[in-house]
Amino acid sequence: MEKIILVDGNNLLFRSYYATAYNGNFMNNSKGLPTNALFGFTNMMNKIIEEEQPTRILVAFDKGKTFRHEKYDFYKGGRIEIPDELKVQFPIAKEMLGYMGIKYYEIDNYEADDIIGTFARICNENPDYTGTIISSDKDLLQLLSDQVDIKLLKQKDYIRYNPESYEAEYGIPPIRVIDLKALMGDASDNIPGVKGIGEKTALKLLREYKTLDGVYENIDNIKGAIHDKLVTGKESAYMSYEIATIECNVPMDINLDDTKYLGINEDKLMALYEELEFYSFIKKQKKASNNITITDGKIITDIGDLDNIDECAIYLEMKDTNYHNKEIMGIGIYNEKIKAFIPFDILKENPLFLLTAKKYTYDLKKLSVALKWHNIHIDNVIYDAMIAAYLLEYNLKEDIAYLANSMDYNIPFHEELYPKKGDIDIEKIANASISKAKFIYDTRLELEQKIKDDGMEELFYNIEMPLSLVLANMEYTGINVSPDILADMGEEIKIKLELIEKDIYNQVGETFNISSPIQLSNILFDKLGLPHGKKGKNGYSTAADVLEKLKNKHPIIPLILEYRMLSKLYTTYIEGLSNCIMEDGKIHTIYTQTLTRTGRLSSIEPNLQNIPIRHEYGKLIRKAFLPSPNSVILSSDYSQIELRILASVAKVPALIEAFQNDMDIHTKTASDIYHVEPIAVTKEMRRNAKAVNFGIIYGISGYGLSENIGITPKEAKAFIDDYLNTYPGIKQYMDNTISEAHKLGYVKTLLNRKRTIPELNNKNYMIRSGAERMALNTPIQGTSADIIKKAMVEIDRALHEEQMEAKMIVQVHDELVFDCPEDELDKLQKIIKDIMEHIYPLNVPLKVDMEYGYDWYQAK
DNA sequence: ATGGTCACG
DNA sequence: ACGTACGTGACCATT
Repeated sequence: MEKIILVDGNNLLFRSYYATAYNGNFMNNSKGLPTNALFGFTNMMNKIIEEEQPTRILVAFDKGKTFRHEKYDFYKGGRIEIPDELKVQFPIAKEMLGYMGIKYYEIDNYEADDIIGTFARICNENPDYTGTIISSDKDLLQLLSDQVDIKLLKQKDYIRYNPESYEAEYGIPPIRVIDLKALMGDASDNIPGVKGIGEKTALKLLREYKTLDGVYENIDNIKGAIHDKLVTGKESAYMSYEIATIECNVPMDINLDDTKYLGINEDKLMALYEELEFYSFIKKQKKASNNITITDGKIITDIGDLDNIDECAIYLEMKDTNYHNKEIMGIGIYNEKIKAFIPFDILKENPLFLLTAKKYTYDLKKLSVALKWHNIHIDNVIYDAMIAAYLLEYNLKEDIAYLANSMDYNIPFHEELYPKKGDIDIEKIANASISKAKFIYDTRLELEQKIKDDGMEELFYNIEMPLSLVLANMEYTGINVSPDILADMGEEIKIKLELIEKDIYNQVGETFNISSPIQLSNILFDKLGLPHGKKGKNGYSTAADVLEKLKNKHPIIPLILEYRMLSKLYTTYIEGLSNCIMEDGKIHTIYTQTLTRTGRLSSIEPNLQNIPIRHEYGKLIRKAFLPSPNSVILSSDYSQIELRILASVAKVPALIEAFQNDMDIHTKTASDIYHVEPIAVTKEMRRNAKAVNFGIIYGISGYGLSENIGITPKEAKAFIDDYLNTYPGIKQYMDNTISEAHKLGYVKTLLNRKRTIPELNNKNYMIRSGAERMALNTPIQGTSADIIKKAMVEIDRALHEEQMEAKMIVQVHDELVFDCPEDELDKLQKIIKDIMEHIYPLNVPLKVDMEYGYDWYQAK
């Protein structure tokens, strides 16, 4: 069964012309050519192709000044002349159809209706064909049959009619549309009908007497005014009948075979769109053409086809977002010659090209780790679109489709390819995968150019790109975690929790959910009437710093603080980490390389960057993190790297000197601010100085500092002023950074990592100040990130060069953790200390502290 | 899905 | 007069 789409071209052009012409919205291109009818016409044709997916389609036009009913002079004469602004658009519409691969037809002395009618008849006579007519002209409803239906266009959408639905709605069969028009007429088509008879009356008559002849045969049974009108208008009625009847035997010189839909000629069509200035269609067409589908090449089944590829873009297709030890669907490949999808079971037979060909991809780390779990290695990937887009501050989501679709692509999203309900469609996934590879391939040069323009080549090619493979190794290597040690600690915590819980309930006199901030605040502030803190969107805050101030007001406060700490330990660290231990007894985190606005990494599933350390009890969790046999955990962390960077970039002589002499920087600061000898600095003074040092890095504010160290904002402000007077270089650095940031709209790290901060111009003081703090903090935090990343790449290279067994396994912003065979310990310490301290020369020395032990607890 | 809370640097 | 420290992720309760 084959379907043909029959489009009433005249109708489409007329209606889109008048749709905009009447309300004065004439649309012209810059050369003055009217394009309003063409715009609507183009829209409709695209919609038809999209919705109907036709294999055969024909657009019919009227031709010539004489029409089929020329014997009726009034008809010919009454026909409204086509306005010139519309007339000029007809030949362009026909030209466009040619580029769209759509056949159109017109023939002297006939209207579009007749051509459509003739094809409708051909469909009816041929059991292998059905037809769908597209028009807003109700006249065409007379052509409805079992094999021909109509999409009757309405203002916004359309109604689809078949004979049954038509008759159900109007109460007469479709063929009686002719009789209906004969009676009621049609102003727009200049069909007079019977004067004074409208649709309602005509339908009523036809329901009763079936046909026009039937009406007049029964004329004596019809009474009153209608009778008189019918008698008077009889001649007009029969004449109208003839006019309304569509000719279904046009002597055409084309047939069904000539109506094949050929598909677009993209170059020509785009050129025409360009001329018409149809930019939205250009954009849409680009998106469509960027969607590659496997047509005849199909899915690759012979890996040998890939051996001769010398460069291509690849995209790894996977259902799970956590890629550790998970199923791989396959790989999409794209270059000018090859557009293909290799299912994974084919790929793993002979993955040679993964090593040899020059490749571009999106998320190299994921690609590398996912393949490692299947014992496949990849090399020669010289461009990662995800990292490039990250450095260029494109909006990134995990799914490449977000990025691609924000440009000229239209790729199905992950949830569409892998629906939660129902089966996956492997061909759909394959097509999407190739489109993704195409996106990577097409946009590479543009993104690389931007990287160059922003001075980020060193950062991209020598740091972030190689780092992704270093991180891949760290993730894949993982870290041994003992479930037994966690479980033992868990038992202990559980017992403590139960005791505290009972104690709290006893003292309060009722049970409630201590973990619910709402219920807890009701107990504390309503029932017990404790003084509430000021915070609160949904009630008063029960956060630790608020409770800390109430510690002496009620005996349950310390209990609640302890309960909070223990339940945090239990749920997040005991249970959470236990659930993350894989069959190999290890935890394999995923480092997010393209997330933070400062350039830091983040770590997820689980987060290995926030394992407890500040409180002694929580720190015991680290006893569960173990080295390999005959090895130790070695931790190496930068000492005060952010303050060193600040001292260096702000060129503060006193601080530079302090770091050169390896002084305790907080004591030094306290000594300077309080004007006392370092030896006379009290713990309290040092604590305050430390808070100010941190405050400076965070983009200090008096209020923030006052909250942090428990003084009034006024005192805090004076304190900060003292600090800035002591170190005028810092003040100058801060002022310079902020004014530069306002001027440029962004800030940069030492290695040219860029962060755009649009809120710098916000009228809201709070938002603008927030932006200024970001501007102050980002160069420092970001430079620190740059430096440790560079060190990681270098350390990885050195470990390979020295053929060491030791492995880098964890990064915690300013700390690197290694799993190191005991007999390599000395050598490893020398290597990493040397690299970390000398990787990026500043105006101050960088210093690392190292510790090691038989678990991560001992190594800190 | 969102906010509150708390773990880390 | 405004009202917050910078950067993250996980879990819980609540909607």
